[in-house]
Amino acid sequence: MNALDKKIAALGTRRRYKKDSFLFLAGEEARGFYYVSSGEVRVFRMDDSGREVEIVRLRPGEFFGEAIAIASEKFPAFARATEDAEVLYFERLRMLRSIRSDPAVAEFFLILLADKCILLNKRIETLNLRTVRQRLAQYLLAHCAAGRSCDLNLTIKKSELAKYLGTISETLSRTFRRMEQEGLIEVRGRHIHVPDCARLRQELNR
Amino acid sequence: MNALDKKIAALGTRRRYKKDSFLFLAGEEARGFYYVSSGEVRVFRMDDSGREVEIVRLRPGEFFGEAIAIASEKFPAFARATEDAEVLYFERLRMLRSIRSDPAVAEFFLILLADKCILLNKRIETLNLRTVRQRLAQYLLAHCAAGRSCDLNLTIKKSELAKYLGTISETLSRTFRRMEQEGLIEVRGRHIHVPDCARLRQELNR
DNA sequence: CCCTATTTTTGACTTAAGTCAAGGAAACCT
DNA sequence: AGGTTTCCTTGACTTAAGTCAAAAATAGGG
Repeated sequence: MNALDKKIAALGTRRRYKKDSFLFLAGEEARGFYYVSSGEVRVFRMDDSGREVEIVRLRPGEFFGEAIAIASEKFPAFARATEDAEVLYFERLRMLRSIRSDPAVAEFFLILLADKCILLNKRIETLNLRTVRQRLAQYLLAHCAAGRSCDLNLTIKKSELAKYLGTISETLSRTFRRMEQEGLIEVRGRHIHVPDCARLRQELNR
Repeated sequence: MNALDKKIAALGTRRRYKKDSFLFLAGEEARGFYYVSSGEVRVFRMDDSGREVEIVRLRPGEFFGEAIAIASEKFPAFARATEDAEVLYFERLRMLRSIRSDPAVAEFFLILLADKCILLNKRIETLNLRTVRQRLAQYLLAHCAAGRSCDLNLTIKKSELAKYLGTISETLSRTFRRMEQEGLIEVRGRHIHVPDCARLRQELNR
């Protein structure tokens, strides 16, 4: 329950979704938004040829759809449970009323959106880095504790990390390998050791 | 004065910046945020080798720094006037007070941030498109009025458009040329004519 | 209107990264 | 453990896009 205090939680209603069921469809009016309590939700678009293009995966503790609902737009994508999931559903009109009547609620969502903007901005900066190598370095550094060296375990599959970095798994795999050969990192399955964070950071400015 | 109503404007104080003067520096505590009334402001980072890496340019009618100020973080970048500029400055604490006492103010900023999130998300989707060609097609379509064919005038320099699309001017230039040879678009200086929007849209799904 | 400064385009070349196809490794199930 | 599925890695090849250098076009200023 990371960013969610009790007062806010009380404004939502609990909903359960079976694996593969839809929370909403693209084009639907956003009449509310969601908070993931457990399970996982996948947000994706459908391109003209019918392929699903994943936008984001939501894990417990994350809100989604709130920007769309607050701006009163239509959902631009589909949301579907990838496994049995429990969410809190916040009805748009009810939330707008609470926001108007309770400044603490307004502030909560203001900060939620502000944090999201900051995150999205960082994401854009990452994607603007020229090479996959740089984007990967940035990702690793962002997930490292500060320090001379550090260790981390990937929480997502490498193929998902590839998509997140705007590339494909083959290229990611080769990039890992090359960085390992150069002694920048050590990869054992999902565990990655960075012997010298400063050296990795230098990769970012070239 | 697009998104700015009088009530909100009254909460800000007018400030003038000469060309090349700084509005804030990277690392500074965000004690407030800005709205551009006239002129232009450039937001950029400095990489380790001292080169300025532009993040965004703000033109009249745009807010900036509000997410950072509301989340009470430090500015991650520099802001500098590229020409004489007039802005409204909103002091963080004062704004938090108004947000608490006046639901309409809270709602204004909530919607402002929600819109920004939506915009940033679209930006990320654009950057995730594989080729420069696709990103350019997307950009043109986003700036077209709906219709079978359409015309648009670039409001920014081509070299800036290149950076926006995550590439360089040479590549953009070649991409324009190739699309023109294929009859997808016609380019005359900053004016671009799209004879068949649907055909251009097909470029996005490959 | 000419001269200068900036922007844009072009060419030749190099490198990064995607595609396709196949093999190997892990995870999962009963 | 064996079999199946999913995930990851590798190789060979193609294409997109970046770099450097220079010419052409455009925009401004006097």
